[in-house]
Order: sequence, then structure tokens, then C-alpha cells
Amino acid sequence: MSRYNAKETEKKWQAAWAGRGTFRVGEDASKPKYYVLEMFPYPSGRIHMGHVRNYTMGDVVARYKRARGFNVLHPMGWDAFGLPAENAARDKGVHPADWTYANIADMRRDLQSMGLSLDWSREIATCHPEYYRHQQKLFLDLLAAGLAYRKEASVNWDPVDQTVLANEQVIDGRGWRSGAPVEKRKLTQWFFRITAFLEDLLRALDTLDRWPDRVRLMQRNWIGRSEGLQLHFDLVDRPDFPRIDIYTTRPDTLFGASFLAISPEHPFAQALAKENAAAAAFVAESLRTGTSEALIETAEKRGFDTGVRARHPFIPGHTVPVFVVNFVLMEYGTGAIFGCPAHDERDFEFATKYRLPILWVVCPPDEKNPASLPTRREAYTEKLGRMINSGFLDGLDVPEAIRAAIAKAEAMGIGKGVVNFRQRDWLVSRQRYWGCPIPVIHCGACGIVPVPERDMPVKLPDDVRFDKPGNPLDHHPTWKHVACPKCGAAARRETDTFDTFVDSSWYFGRFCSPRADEPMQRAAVDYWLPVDQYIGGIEHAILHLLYSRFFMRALKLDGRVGVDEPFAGLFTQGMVCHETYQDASGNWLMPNEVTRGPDGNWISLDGQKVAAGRVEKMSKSKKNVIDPSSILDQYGADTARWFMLSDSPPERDMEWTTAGVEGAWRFSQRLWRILDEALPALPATGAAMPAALSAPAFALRQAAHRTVAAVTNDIETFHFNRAVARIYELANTLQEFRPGDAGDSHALREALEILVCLVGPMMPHLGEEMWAALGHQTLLADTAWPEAAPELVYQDTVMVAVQVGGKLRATIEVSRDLDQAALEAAALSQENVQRAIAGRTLRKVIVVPNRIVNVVV
RNA sequence: GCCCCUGUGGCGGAAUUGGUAGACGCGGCAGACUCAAAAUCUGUUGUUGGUGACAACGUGCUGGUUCGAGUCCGGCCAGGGGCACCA
Repeated sequence: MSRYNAKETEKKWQAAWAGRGTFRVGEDASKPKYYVLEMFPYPSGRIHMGHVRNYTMGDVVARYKRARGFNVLHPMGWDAFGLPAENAARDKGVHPADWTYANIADMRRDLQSMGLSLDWSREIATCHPEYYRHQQKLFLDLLAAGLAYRKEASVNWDPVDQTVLANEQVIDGRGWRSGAPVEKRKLTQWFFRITAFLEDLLRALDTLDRWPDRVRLMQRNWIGRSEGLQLHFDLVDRPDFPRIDIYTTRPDTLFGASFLAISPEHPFAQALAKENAAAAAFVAESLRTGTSEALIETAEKRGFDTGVRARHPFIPGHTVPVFVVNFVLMEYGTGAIFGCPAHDERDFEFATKYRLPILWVVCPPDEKNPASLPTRREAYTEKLGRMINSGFLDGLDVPEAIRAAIAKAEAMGIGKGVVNFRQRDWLVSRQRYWGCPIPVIHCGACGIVPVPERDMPVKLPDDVRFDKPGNPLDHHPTWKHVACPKCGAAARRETDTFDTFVDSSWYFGRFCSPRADEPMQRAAVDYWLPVDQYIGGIEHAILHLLYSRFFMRALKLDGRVGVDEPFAGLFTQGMVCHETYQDASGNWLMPNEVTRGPDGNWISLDGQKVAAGRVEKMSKSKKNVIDPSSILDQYGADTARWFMLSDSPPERDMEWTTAGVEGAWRFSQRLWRILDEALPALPATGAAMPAALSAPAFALRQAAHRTVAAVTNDIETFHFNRAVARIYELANTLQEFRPGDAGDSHALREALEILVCLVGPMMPHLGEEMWAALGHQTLLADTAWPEAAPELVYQDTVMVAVQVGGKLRATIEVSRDLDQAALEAAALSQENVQRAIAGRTLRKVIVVPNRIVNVVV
């Protein structure tokens, strides 16, 4: 009996696919296209198990669709700009480019050893000028279209590293690298006008029916659309500041207003601070604590009574006090609100503290006695009930009152109904070297001047130093000094680079024509886009996926693409987890640093007691990491792939276990053995199936064809774990099958070939080897997916459960679609059923054809 | 605080529209082969009672709808995730 040698065999077939260019594709109008994409990796140097899971799933889909006759685009590239390269430069003295390209080479080798059906001729790296020069071109388009602009904004500033930080790089108010407390700074930065598309980005979420609901919901919440009223309150005796604009989503509660609250950053607060020392002190203190995200949670709601009063817009002669408060954000709405304590929790807290009136204007539906409302100890915030104490709104329900209040404010000319969003424009500039240069020049006379075509691309200089904190491009002695392209005067080159999320917002488009002299060839993107199936982690649910959706819309305006949505189908995979281990002193241990002791408990290699902890996401800090290359080396790619697909549903987190890998490895060996033992008995390839078959042979054919139907459905619906279980069942059936006559061996060959075809997308190397052993000259990768014959999938008998009083008492096998009377008679004739109903009266019998008979007693 | 998801044997998980709970795998137990081990194969494996046929119980807890509920509805509990002064 020969053994399957995964290591050598896998290399052989990888070479065969590469040599024949099996997975190279081009546009082909005669075939339906299918674009499969997994989120491209950051080239950290090694692949991790998350990559293995991600790319295995994508490869199953790609190979399956290919077998179904689709022209499949399945490319790979590198999200290659980013901070780790600069950190490596700082810490190890290597150039970011050298470090990155070396990592790419290592990771490419790892990925290639997985046997993925990738078109490597389309490989791209975002850090290569051949990629980022096109990005610069796209940026200038956005600039010309008014979708990119510069403005002063409050941003996270790391005072030690002297750079802007993204929100996710701020941990507990400190810079993630330097550990220094992050400051809010007003800086002039580059933004993309994502807010121009918010309505559409929100509405179109409903069309993305092959996206997880969860992701769509997260995007919806992130965009945060709200409808409300913007209106102004006139101030009493402030000719310098006659009115304050507020925004509210609850204009129905205006009659419950007992104060106005404005942000410390509001112009009126700033004006007051200039004339009043107490106001200045309050504003200064609020800005200090109020801007640190971590403190906001615990910060007490505080206010400063300005002494100024504002006229109520609907109640003549009535005024309310104006407070500067530490809990109103300048960035949202108008930076000012009206406080209605009775119907807002935060306002209730504030009013209680500062002894302001609490006026009840919405009567909850279950409240019989509105007069008792003032005795309540908390705000009523539901939008349910009828208006009271509210003048012209009295008697209306909340939605009616909202509409009526907006209409009235508009009629009075003091306000208008508006829509507000939580989402702001996208800050894309970073004070970093290892990113795509922003191709503009700042001229004292001409302002912002795009770099002209003849000087494009703006390449990163190679000779940079990382010995000083801050942006190496800014420290470079010559790079930023240029002549203005317009007037020729001395000017300054932009030294900021793009956020790496810009790079990943259009790479899927570049894959369609990766060597084109323009960012995207229109014919190529028209053929391939949108991506039919995108696969990646849930951690990108908002940022990357929202930015990409924005980018497509911007590019469409420019006529570079014809679609709005980049990803027609999205699948978010779960994480790969592993048990954690700690020694007696609390140090984390790697999985290969522990072993089972004589009593079955974990011990370290030197015999010390080890505590096994929770199963958690593989991470360097917990050391619960398995290196994929050691698994690929020891067991081969097919085993790793099979294990990744087994057991756990793909969207859920999975636990990596040694037992699981060994189980997968044993199965690959078992498949080979089943084939090896069957081979001598098999008829030649392509021999015709005899018309008459023995009962076991017919049953085998049925099992095989039913497996095809089930596995096909499971792959289509991303239920890889179910497909794996079905394949195990077929393998078990095959293993038990002993061919008798010649017809039996025909059925055996057919079932074996089906098994190999079904296994192919998951264990492609073993699949090819088995396919060749079956006598085929062609590649399994070029073989069509098997068709399930309807007459073999059809069940002519069914198992029907018989219940008495809802409890199972028997199962009977009857012919399919047996009529109800006969089914009932068959059920009642069962001995066990008779025993169960003996001495009881039959009330009725429920008969569900092909499923169940329930005798009600 | 608000929103969302999840909860099934020792473990990962199956279970079409409400219709036989536990497919398949891992692990365990018993056996075969072997001088022995590895590998492989066979049987068995939700809990309890019974030699057995069988019976009772069983899908986080609790109440309901139904001939019938893991699945539907109400109220809880636990774990995970997202958002969080958003007016």
C-alpha cells in the first residue's frame, strides 16, 4: 500500500499549475465572469493563521466557480505602506522599502505553498511607484472635482513622535508608540469629502443583499443619519450676538425648554471668554478635560451660567438661561442645543444639578394622571404619547408634533427641517514617510498647485533618515524645496502622505488591469467589477468597506468606473483562536512550550505546572500563536486547508487544536487509501455505466449524487463545515463498499471521481494526485464540477416518524407520497404504537405526508 | 446607557417552511491485528433506570402559542461585539 506524500506531491502540482498558467485569466466575453477577492495582506513578514483561513475560503470559492464554468479572477497583492516599516527602520536601521520587499518575498513564498488558485501575474504592491503613481492621479481628479480639500481641524497629535495619529492609534488617551498623552491640535489637514455621498451610501446599503446584516447595520449606525429642526433663539440684549442656532431631533418638546447649552468651542462662548474671566476659566478647563475621549465617559456634566437669556421662539415674553456646558460637541449640529429636562436623561441630570425647571410636555400613553408627572424622578424619552402644556401642539402625538413644530418654525422664518450625520469627512493626511506622497505644491502666491503631469509621479526619496522624531520627508534637506509650477517662485512640496486606507480603497479596481498605463482600464473594470465575492475580517466592517464604497462613487463621477458598489457579495470570517497557557509566575507560554504531563494536565517542557486559560484570538501578547509555515511544512497545505474548513462555521471564531489538525491529516491519508485499494478493480476512464446495477451499486450511485447536490448547495451558501461533513459521509460509504460484479466497479469509479471532484476545491493537491491516479491526463483544476442526476437524488422511499401524544414511538419506511389513509394505517399498525395507545381514546391523527404521523390521545 | 449577535453531549458543531434533537468530526471506552508499539480496522459513546425490549428526562432559565417548539411569541440570565455626551 502506498502512502500519500503530501510534501512532494504538493510541490509537484503547484509547479504544474504555474507551468501551464492554469489560473491566468483575461477578459472573455464568452464566459460569465466571477471576481473572488480576499482582503490583501499587510506584508509583516509571515503569514498567520487568519490569512490561512481567509485565503482557504476564497480559494474554495474560486476553484468551485471555475469548475462551474466561470471565468474567475482571483488576484493577490500587498497593502504595503504603513507604520511598521518605519518602526523597523528606526529600530533595526533597515530601509522601509528593503524591509517591505523582503517581507513580500517571504510571504509570497508562504502563500504559494498553500496552493492557492491565484493569478500571480496580476500581483501588485501599493508601495510601488507603479501603483501609487495612479493613486496620485486619482487624487488630482478628486481635487479638481472638489472631493479633496484642506481644512483646519481638531486632530490627535502625538507630541513625542510629532505626528497626527488616527483615532485607532490612540489608546487610553496616549500615543500607541510613544506612550505620551495625545493632544487635540488644530491643524490644517487633507480631507476627502465622503459627506457628499452619505445619503447614497446609506440608502444603497439596502441593495447589498449579499452583505451580512451585521455589517450593514454597523455602517448605518456609523453614518448616523438624523432628521431634525435647526432653529434660532434670539438673545436678550446682545446686539453683538443677536441669536444662537440650535439643532434638535425633538422639536416636539420645545415647550419643555428650560435652558440653552452651548459648546465651549462655540463662537459665543469664545466671545464671552474674552469679556469675562470666570467664563474664560470654565471654557479653558472644559477644553482640557472635555476633549480627552477617555475622560468623557466619567466626566461630570458641568455648566457655566452666562447670565444671558434667550427668547423662547414659541412663547412670547418667555426667556431661558444660556449655559456654556462641557458636554456639547462643536462638531455635531450647530454646537448648541436647547435643554428639555423632562424628556432627555442628560438634560434631566443637568437641570437637577443646577435647579432648573423641569417641564413635562409629553404624556406617556399609560399615564392616567398627567398632574403626577412632576413627581417622576427620571426623564421620559420615548417618542410615544400625547403633547400637553404645549400651546398649538397640545393633543398631538409625538410624530405629529415633530412635523407641526418644524412647519411652524419654517412658517415663522426662524428655522428649517434639516438632516444631520454623525459621519465626518475622512482625514487622509499623515505626517509619515512610508506612504503615498500627496502630489501638490504649496506656493505663497498661487496657493495649492497640483503637481503637473510632466512631473508625475511624485516619488518618495530614498535617502531618508529616521534619527529624529517626526516626518522624515519634512526633515529631508532638499526634497520639499521646489519651484512653483505656475509662477516659478520658490515653493514647498506637500510632505504629508496618504493614510494607507486610501491605498486599499481602489486596489480591487487596479487588479482588473494591473499593468495599464492608467489607474484602471475602463473595459477591464467594466468586465470584472464589482467584486462578486469579497472575504475578510469583521474588523474592517466600517472603515475600509465604507471608504471603498465612497471611492467607487467618486471614481464613477469621473467616468473611471461604471458601478457604485465595489463588493456585490461580502463574507466576514471569524477569527482563529487557541488555548492560552501561563506558568506559575504568570508568564505566557507558547503552545509548543507546553506538553501533557503523566496525569494529562499541561506542564512546561521542564516539568513545571502550567495553567491552561481561555481560548482567545491568536496574539503575540498571549503567545498562543501557531506558525502556519510549521504546519504547512509538517502536514502540508491540504491538511491545513481541510482543518480550516472543518467543524466551525466560517463566520464564527474557530479553535485551532493539534487533535483537529491530526484528524484532517488522517482523513487525507484515508482518502488516498480508499482510492489505492479500489484502483485494481476499476474499469477504464470513460467506460459506460451498465444499464442494470446491483442494489448496493445503485445505492452507492445515489449516495454519490446526493452528496454532489448537498455539497454544491453548501459551498454556494458558505457552509463549508457542512460540505466537509457530507464528504466524510461519502468517504465512509465508499470505504464500506465492496464491489462484486463489473457493474459495481463502474459505480465505484463514478463515486470515486465524484468524491475527488468535491474534495478538489478544498484539498487541491490531493485532488490532482487522485485524479491522475484514476487515469486522467487532464488537470482536476480544468475539470467541470459534477452534475447531480435528479433521478438519483430523488428518494423513492422516506422515513416517517410516528408519534403518540407528541412522543416518538416508531419510525416506518414507506414509499414517497404515500396517501394519507395508507400512511395512517401503516403508522397505527406498528406494535409499539399500538402499545402506547392501548386503553386510550384516539382523539385525532395528524398526518404530514413524507414526514410525520402524530396520534393524539 | 443604547443597538446587535450568540447560548444544543466531554469538545467543535448538524438539524429545509415548526415535524425523528445530537449528522459529521474530535475525544473517551472496549476489542482485532502486533512479541510490543505506532498506524489501521471493528464496535460503542446525551443523562438516568433496566440483562433486555423499552421507559423517563434532555437544546441557558421561565412562561405562552401548537397535535407537535432547538426553531415562533413574552419575561429573565450569561457570554461576545458595535456605538457612546450625536442633541
